Amino acid sequence: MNENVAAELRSVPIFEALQARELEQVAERMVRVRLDPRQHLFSYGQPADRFYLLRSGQIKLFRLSQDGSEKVIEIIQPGQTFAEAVMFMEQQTYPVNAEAVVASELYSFDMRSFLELLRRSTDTCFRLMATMSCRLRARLEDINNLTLQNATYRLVHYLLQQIPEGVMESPQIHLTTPKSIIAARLSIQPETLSRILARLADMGLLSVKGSDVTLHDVAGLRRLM
Amino acid sequence: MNENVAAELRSVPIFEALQARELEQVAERMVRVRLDPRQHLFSYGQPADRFYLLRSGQIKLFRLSQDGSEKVIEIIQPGQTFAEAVMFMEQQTYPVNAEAVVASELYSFDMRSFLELLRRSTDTCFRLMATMSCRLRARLEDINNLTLQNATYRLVHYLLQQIPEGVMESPQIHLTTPKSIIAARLSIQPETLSRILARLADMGLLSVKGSDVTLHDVAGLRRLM
DNA sequence: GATACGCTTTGACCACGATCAAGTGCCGCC
DNA sequence: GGCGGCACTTGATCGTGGTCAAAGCGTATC
Repeated sequence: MNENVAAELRSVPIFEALQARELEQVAERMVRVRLDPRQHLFSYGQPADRFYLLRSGQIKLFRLSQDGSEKVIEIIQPGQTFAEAVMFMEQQTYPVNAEAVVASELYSFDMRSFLELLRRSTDTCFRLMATMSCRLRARLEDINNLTLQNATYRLVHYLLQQIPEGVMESPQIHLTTPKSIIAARLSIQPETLSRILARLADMGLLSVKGSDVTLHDVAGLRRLM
Repeated sequence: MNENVAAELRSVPIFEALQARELEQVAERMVRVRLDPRQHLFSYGQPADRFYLLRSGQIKLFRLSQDGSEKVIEIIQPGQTFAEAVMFMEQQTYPVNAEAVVASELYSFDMRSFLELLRRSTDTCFRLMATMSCRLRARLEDINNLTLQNATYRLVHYLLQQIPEGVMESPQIHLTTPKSIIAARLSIQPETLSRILARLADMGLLSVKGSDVTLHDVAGLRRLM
């Protein structure tokens, strides 16, 4: 097995605790996947037999309503795994749709053979449970924000999350995701997102130029929430 | 150990796979808890070292916003465990508040000693993961309903879920939970819940008398959704 | 049986964010 | 350079559900 691939897998929590031989086994069976922008990966309700690790790009996980409007549940970033929890669901079908936002590279893993590995590695079980509980908490946070906070709060919250580490003042944020997808993630319409940004700019809290946002008053933004 | 207690624990998925000796160990360390109506069990952000099994009554898990309004995340029913996922979170604090809706009896379990047991029982790990993934999927469903469906949909959905098994027509539903709490669970105001029920009654789909709801037209209700 | 309290209902009004529609700006393309 | 397409912005209007206030109702208490 390639050294780089081994290091790449090891950097992911759920593979961290595997022995070299086991990791090799995983690497042998995994499949490289390349997706074009907007290319579909899997659908809600589809029988699930593989889970994924994103290497580069962005994947949106989303739900559709009858009338076709979509709610983005999560935007997967490189280094994250997704659909692992499906392994343990009674009905093994994907609970969301998955589609590439931009060109993306992934590894896909066979659930059945990974489950066999899991049986022999309690440590990996524990890491997987940590990953799942982290996701569970994130969903609780989402529900909280959706029901107890308004659209402005959610957007400001999102922006503050995007501030690069260690930057103190006037942080520059480059939105790597199209605004329409950010809107769907925050459960607001693109028009509303645009209006809120315009209002925040009017208030002098930030300024927007295309996909670049400069936060002029982080303290003021925090005070809004 | 009491035979009945053993049977009671065994009926819960996460204890189902334990050996007799291990189950005994769990039973020895567990603590019986009795809660009065409205009595508090634990708070959001509080350091967590115990998880729970509800034996009788009802527990609401909820979040509070700054202004004091509350969002009920889940209404725990007898036989359900809760707060088990907290064992695996980085910061071991409860992600929600817990409070008895009515007088309730629970068992409480020490997380640390259960984790030790888990290390030795892969089967139990697997069952725990199944429980967690089930919760995760339920939260996805919630997010879906909150963002893609309106209040009427959510209420009708809730009512249809409450239909007792095997009943074909004009099902009678007795609401075991106060309407104000159902409203908080569905993320609507009590006034709105009342209004929607009145409207559905006007339409001849159901009738309401206190905490008893009779569904006159299940097909019609389904069609609304 | 009278009183009081809490839950629920009803009414009047309001606001946030959605929708529909038109307009602007940006970028690739021939 | 001019054109087409797409993402985003801006404006006008609407509707769902929230808020505030008061009244109705059931039930515990004395």
